[in-house]
Amino acid sequence: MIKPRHPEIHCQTCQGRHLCITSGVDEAGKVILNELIKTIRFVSKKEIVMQANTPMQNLYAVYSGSCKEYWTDVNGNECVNNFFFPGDIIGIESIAGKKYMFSLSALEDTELCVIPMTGFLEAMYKNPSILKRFINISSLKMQNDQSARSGITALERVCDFLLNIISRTYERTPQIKEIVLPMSQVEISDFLGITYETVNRIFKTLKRKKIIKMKNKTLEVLDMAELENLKRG
Amino acid sequence: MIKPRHPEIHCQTCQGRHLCITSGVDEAGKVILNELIKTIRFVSKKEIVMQANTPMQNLYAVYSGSCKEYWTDVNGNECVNNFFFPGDIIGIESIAGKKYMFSLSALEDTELCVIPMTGFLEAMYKNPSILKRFINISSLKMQNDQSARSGITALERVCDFLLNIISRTYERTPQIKEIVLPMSQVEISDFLGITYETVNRIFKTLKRKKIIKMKNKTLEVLDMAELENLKRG
DNA sequence: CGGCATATTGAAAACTATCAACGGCAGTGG
DNA sequence: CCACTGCCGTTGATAGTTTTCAATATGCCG
Repeated sequence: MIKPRHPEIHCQTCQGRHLCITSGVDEAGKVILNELIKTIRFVSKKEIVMQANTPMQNLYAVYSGSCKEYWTDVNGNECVNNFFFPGDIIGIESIAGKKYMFSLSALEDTELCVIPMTGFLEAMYKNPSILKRFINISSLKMQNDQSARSGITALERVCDFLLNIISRTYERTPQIKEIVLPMSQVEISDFLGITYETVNRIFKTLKRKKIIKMKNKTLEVLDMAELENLKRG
Repeated sequence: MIKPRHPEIHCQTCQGRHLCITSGVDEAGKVILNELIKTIRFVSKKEIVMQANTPMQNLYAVYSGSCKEYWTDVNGNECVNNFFFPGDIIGIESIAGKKYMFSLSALEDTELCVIPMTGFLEAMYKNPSILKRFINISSLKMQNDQSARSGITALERVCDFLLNIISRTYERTPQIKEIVLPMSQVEISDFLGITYETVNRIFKTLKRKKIIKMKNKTLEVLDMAELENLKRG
């Protein structure tokens, strides 16, 4: 479902506005972007936003909710590449090939700002501050892709994942203490490349050691220092 | 050691010219880039090109040789992020933070084209075809970072690695059948996040099954289809 | 309430790391 | 030239981790 986007409303209320494409852009650039990004696409929980290998029309920015980026291997296993939260830009890696590299689905009811690709390229040509912002976002994405799954053991990877989620949540909403994880343990395991039983057992261990508290999907970190330690082996 | 770069010589003889920043750039853009990229930095085998967390002055493009990008964790373990070959651009992920995220060293005697960062940003502002090329390179880098290490088991990861090296080599030099791996098995293990003994045993298995032939550092793939199969589990 | 997805747990099998040892090869210095 | 040394590759045995298979809860949604 497509709805009109009112930049004067949406950007101001968006949790992720500091992370998003308009952040740090000059006034002229903001005008250009507001002309360009006119619609919001509403997707229900589990709805598929795009299929891998279909033509790429748009970048998306998460306004509310969350998504998972994934592909299905020849054995039918779902491989999750990334999770996206408000302020995150989706689809940059697909620009070169002009088709989506991955599929995307909503983890919960989600609103996505639609960024038409051709118009966005023109916006970058016209306005250096938009270009600069885009380059920074790309650069940060590369950093994040490297660090989110860098651990070797399953424990390290789970800790990596939690710390990554936590730091990204903190960037959006510094005051939040409890995080509601929108993805299942199966999806976490598909992201980390370990089995969901292992993920579950590691969560159990972390709970037993009072490093985290987790009830259903709600996560609270009790001992951040120890979580960082474990991440490092 | 810094040497002058003669674009009319170097770009024409560079193995990686199809992959590099000038590829597909219009004439005006090539003039701009040739003005900008005036020097080549020569680094000897094992020499360190840059240290992590130092100020970022330049992007680099590999003209000849190869490099590894790495960082050292709190336990002193070397974590390899990437290997770079002719035509590859180094340092994009460091742009946002204005300092190098990782250290870089040469795997063999290597020549790097020096791309001053501030001048390069200006070049993108001035010339849309340079900008477009840079965005495509960034996009491709994100794809590559995702695919090089996506496997779950050690066997899958090693096959991922080999196929990644092979496809990148093929892009530069389609006629080549034998690949000389410039990195040690230890470095491969530091890249894949598994022990070097495991890497060695997997190579042994692949050799025994006649999927690859490997003598010293020289690699030849005998059964590409099976290598692809193993990568997929 | 019933049905289905998700979470939890145990036991055994498979995989990988760790520890230890040895061989080959290249570079170094006597 | 040759012994020496250090790095890299190779291999075996064992310990530790993770997966696999199986079974049982739990929670959510219509």
